[in-house]
Amino acid sequence: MPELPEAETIARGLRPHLPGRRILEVEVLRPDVIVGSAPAFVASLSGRSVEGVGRRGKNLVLEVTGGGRLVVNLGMTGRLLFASGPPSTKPDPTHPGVRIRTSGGGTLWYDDARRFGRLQVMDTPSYRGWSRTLGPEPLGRRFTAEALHAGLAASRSPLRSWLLDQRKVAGVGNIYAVEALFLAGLHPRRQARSVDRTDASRLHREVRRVLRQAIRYRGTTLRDYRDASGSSGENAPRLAAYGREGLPCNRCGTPIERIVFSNRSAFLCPRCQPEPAG
DNA sequence: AGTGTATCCTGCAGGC
DNA sequence: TGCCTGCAGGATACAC
Repeated sequence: MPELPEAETIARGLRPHLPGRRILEVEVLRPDVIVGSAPAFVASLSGRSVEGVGRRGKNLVLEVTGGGRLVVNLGMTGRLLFASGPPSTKPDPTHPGVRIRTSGGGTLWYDDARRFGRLQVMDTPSYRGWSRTLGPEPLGRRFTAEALHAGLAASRSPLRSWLLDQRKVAGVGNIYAVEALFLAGLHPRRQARSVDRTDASRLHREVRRVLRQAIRYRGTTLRDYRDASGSSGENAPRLAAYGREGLPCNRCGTPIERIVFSNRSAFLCPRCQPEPAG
């Protein structure tokens, strides 16, 4: 579910509320969402204060006193909901996994219907090690058209697979990969290293454009995504290709096609994104 | 190195 | 109404 724009929207929603609050109580209702043991998780957070709210790729990162970081990967249906009042205050979780009570009467919920998401507390060295396994932030300075071109040139993967690989770029998921490739006029299955400088530059621009637009509209809600206050995102109507099988391409009118590879759907305009040869 | 497949799990939409 | 199938924004492990 949540990709970079959704994680960023959640981070922005938590930031005015969490920093400065003390963690009074941590209750793990669904131990399978915790990496490591639940009691260790509880112990590493209890009594600490939240110092900051950040994001790395699709992951939320809550910094706590003592150098620990709570890293949250939302999987497909994970949510972080903050209620300024006690549990039972809105927003209500539908599938509560973890409940964190804070000073000032706040409650932070981890909510996840499918429980593909994971929560993990990392100390500073392990956080740095983990972060190094991820590629650059696509909206950051290190992600340049030249760097993208060089990365693509080193890979025989299809473009969509390359974009979904978090080790290459951190934060792009299926929706925004499909959207960026549509806007750049590149077939999702095209081999990465076949992309020349001009097309890499176009893809670079469209990846960033698509992510920025989605942040501006507070994320894409297809069904499950909610921000920290429980609200849906508004970006779904802006999707040009994803989920639009059979509908006319908004550029040339050709029906959008759906293909499946690597067990995931991709959507494309067969005219604007010509099939790679072979 | 890269791909297909399976796995984790639940909910919903559509067909009958 | 109920049953069945397919599908879903992610990540990872496996065999080939």
